[in-house]
Amino acid sequence: METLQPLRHPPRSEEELMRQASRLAGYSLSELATLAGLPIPGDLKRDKGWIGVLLELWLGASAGSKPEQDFAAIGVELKTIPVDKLGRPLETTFVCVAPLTGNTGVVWETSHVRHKLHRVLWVPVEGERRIPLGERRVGTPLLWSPSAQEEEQLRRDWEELMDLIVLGRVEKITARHGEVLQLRPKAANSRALTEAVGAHGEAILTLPRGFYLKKPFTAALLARHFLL
DNA sequence: ACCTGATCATCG
DNA sequence: CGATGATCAGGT
Repeated sequence: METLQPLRHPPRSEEELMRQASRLAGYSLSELATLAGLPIPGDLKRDKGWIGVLLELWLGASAGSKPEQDFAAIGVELKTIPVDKLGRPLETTFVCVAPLTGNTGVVWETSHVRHKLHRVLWVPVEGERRIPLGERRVGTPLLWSPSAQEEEQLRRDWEELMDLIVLGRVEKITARHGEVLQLRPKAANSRALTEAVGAHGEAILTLPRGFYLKKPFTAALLARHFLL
């Protein structure tokens, strides 16, 4: 009697989402891919989003590109996160693209970063490269919202970074800026360009950027979960 | 060993 | 191009 199967519709509640996500814990990616009829790439070099797509499929998120949350009806965003054997993140977490123009008057309260991170379902997945992709296993899911302290850290970093963008200093920003949130390139390659504000208020072309959560931030929120 | 900057696939 | 999904990999 095989009852494990992908959700055929978007989850109608956080409870339904968590019930399904919890059932996936312990399964390998090859098991989930086979049951879902999804081919397994040899590695992630040319399929960097494959694990995310696989989990979207299993959890009933409409895969592909939408500017919405993954589970818009219940206001939840899905993030798969590669972790080592101790559950610590191996990568930073992409949040959203940074707007480089038209930012006069923007505020944290209505920002894309705050909206995206309001409610997140974290699904840890074994990510060490020595483990063959298909043998990597899915971990225990965590439904998270920023604590007051976490939101304050995020807001401070966002405001600092947005100030630099508005003031035409985007090209002075490095990944070292920000305590928990960083700004880094987010593009197909280094030749992709987008419009931004220059040092003298003029329009310039620069690399598209994205907001990412630094590893210590996600490590802390995952650790809190596993220790409780 | 780790982090920052660079990169890969797909879709509308 | 820019949004979605992220990881790669060389330099420090």
